[in-house]
Amino acid sequence: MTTSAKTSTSRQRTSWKQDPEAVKADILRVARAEFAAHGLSGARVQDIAEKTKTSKRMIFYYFKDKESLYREVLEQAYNDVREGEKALELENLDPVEALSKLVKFTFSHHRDNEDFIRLVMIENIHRGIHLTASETIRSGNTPAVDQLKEILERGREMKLFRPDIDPLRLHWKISALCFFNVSNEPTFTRVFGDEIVSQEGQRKLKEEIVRTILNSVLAVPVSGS
Amino acid sequence: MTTSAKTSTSRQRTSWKQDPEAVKADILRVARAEFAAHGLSGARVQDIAEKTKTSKRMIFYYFKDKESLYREVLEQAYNDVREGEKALELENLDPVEALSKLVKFTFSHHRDNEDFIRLVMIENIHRGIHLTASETIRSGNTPAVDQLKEILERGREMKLFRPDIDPLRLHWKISALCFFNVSNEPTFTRVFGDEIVSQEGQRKLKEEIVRTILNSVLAVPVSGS
Amino acid sequence: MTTSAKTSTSRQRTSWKQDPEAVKADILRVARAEFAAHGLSGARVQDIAEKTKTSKRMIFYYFKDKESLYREVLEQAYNDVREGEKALELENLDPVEALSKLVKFTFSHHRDNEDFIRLVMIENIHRGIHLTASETIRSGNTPAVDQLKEILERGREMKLFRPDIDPLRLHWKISALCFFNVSNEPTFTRVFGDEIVSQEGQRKLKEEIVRTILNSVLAVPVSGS
Amino acid sequence: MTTSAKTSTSRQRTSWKQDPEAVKADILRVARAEFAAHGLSGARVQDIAEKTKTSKRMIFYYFKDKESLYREVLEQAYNDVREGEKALELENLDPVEALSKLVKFTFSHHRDNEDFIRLVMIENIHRGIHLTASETIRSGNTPAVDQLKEILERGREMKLFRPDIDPLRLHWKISALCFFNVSNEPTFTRVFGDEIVSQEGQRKLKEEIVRTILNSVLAVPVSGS
DNA sequence: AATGAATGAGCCTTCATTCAT
DNA sequence: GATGAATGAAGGCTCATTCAT
Repeated sequence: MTTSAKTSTSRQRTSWKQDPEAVKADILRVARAEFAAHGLSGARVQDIAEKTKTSKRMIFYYFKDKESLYREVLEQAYNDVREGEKALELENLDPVEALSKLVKFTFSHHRDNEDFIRLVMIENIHRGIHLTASETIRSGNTPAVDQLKEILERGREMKLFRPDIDPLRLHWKISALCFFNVSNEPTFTRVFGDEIVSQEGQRKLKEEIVRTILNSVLAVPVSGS
Repeated sequence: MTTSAKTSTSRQRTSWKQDPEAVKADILRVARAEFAAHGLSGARVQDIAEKTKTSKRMIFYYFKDKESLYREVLEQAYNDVREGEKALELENLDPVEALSKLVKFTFSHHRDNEDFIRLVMIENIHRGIHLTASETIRSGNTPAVDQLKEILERGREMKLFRPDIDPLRLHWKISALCFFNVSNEPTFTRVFGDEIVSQEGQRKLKEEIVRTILNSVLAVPVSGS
Repeated sequence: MTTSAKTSTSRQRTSWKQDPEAVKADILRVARAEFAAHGLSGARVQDIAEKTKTSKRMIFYYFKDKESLYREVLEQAYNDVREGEKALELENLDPVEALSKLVKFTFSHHRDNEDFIRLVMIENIHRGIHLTASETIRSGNTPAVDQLKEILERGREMKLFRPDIDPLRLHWKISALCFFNVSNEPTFTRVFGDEIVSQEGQRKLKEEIVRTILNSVLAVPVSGS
Repeated sequence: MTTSAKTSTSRQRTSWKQDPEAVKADILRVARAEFAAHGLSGARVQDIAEKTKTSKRMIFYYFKDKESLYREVLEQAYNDVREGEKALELENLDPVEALSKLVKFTFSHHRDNEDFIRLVMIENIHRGIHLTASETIRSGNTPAVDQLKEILERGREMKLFRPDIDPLRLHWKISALCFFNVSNEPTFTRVFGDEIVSQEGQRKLKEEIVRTILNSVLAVPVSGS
């Protein structure tokens, strides 16, 4: 887990001590899971502490209080997602493929990061008040929107895409479909069964979302979405 | 301490008493607002009681415990929404107009029933476990899907719509876009500003969603969504 | 302790229950001693609870929080002292004797109510902020000042007292000497020994204070203080 | 994370370091204010540290624990006040003027050293147990009493003062009046208004206290106090 | 001589819930 | 049917202090 250096330190037990960053990271990791699982008020500091390599006391030592810890968890979650988006390499693909890949990535990325989705849901329940402070999050300059803008420009120049597409609104639409797929799965499944949540259902849904988005931007839409 | 002069006014004061249904309805009304505002664990029985015409004790008397109250609130919320959907009269409209109207209605209906949206979010946070019990909710026979099915059939017969559209998946897509619009407004606005949430932004968004949905089903799609 | 009525109640254990006033009075009694002994921040709710017939939980049930409990203790202490002052009957004494008796009473009353003195000291450490709320306390119409005013008027009419004595300032002087005697006994004794705090020392001190006060008001002062 | 560029500025930054006495004095200065403001249990080591040029850790390093720090603060406060009293030069004044000046000085000195007054109050709340250790404080040979003794002797020789005046008891009376004026100002003001605490009220009070004290000792008392 | 990191013990308070009639 | 009084269990958080170098 932690870097092994600290050669001179004799005792094993204290290997992770004296390394505040490691302790903080450990707490954040556990806290993210707990907050995602139970919400801000539902999560228990005690429970977080018990799943940590340190004590409840340390949580307050490093993060001041429960709410601040939650804030940092949220911020870190947002940043992690953005880092993930950056890794996509779309520059060498033609616009249609690039957009297609971006949508598929978003779909799968959301699917694979349920904790992030849940944290965002929870934060929306709190009306987003804990997002206020973080300047990096609020900038609006997300990799996803930047990439979309670039793809749309290239597509427009090649006369493939309509010229009046707003990158932010397109991002909104992609997000809505990919986010809802994860966020509302529990209730949707209870009410309508698992047709959509099944493996085959998800495969079809992903394709359908790609088609829907493509049709939104194509100068000459194709049938079927 | 305890004034005894209660005899003459007892009738007046207790007019709403002796009417268990009225008391329960009052509690449910307040509880719905509180649960929608703060979630299941975030809501306080105390706070609910204080906004009620009766006492905290009565909440437990009528609803057993907090979770059961939440369950009833949730069930009632679902039922109310379905009642709202039933009121739509789409039979006399041609398929395209009927679908268009249905989407617009869903968009506005969600917008106007934020508490319901929030309750569904909250329930999804809880992985939908409180929806298990209610048989009426789980039937899957929602007015919305029934209406969609009817519209799609008519449209297919008139060769307007593609023949392979699944009503449930279409419902899913409409829901996703209209639900996300309300559920994620707080965080989306914090990150990207109020371009979409503004009055003009919402008007355009509604039109765009209608076009997106129509293009999904039209045999001959039109450009622009 | 509590009134024995409640004949129909079978169990002895619950005799004091169902009598909120008795429970509150019990808590107040214990809390007064604890706050007087350790101050507001120094007193422990736990300790108060343990010396009570009820539990820690009940303290918050009846008094909301520690500070409110302290406030009520303080208020009650002030009221109790005023009740004690009222009991004095000075109307039938000639002015000099009345004043003399009042001073002696104040001296002894303070001596015998160290807890009250300590509470006032503690409240002064807090700059009196907890006295703000109570209207009865702040009225300024204390029995002591009222009685002084009456005595001074009688004495002036009989040409015994100087005509320019302000009752409030006289009250201030009496208070200062009698209060300080109790409040500063610990440090004064540590520094200067127990000459003054001894039984004989206190007897002489009381006489001296009486003479000092009398000389303050007499038209023709006597030698010796 | 940990910048290493410390070499060039290390001398500058640590100018006050390496000087234990300066650090201790700094801590004592801050601690006195905090203890005076909030009492022994009410003061926070954390708060003291934050207003200091050094860290919380150093407080324990130099003073062992909170209580010992308080003890040193208390002792220093007593010594400071005595130093102040020494500065008075009363030898060249006639007894009446000397005594008058001493009282006026005490009145003003107490007024101007509220922190000292509050520390003494606090220590009295603690029943003076922290004064035990300090031998210098307990000697009883305070400048104030010494000066009083000298003045009384001169006054007695000149037949101005009564021969039976005990310097300690006189000191007690002066202290009581001047101390109470500061110590009980908050509660007295809340109850009786600011008649006495006002600037004019204080001026009159000082005069009255001087007269009261003089009348205590004069062989031929004058009317009016 | 000096200090950053860590902490056990205990604090006040709140929670949903039950007791007892 | 209805309710005022009471509460066990746990909650988040803070305190002065020590560990380890």
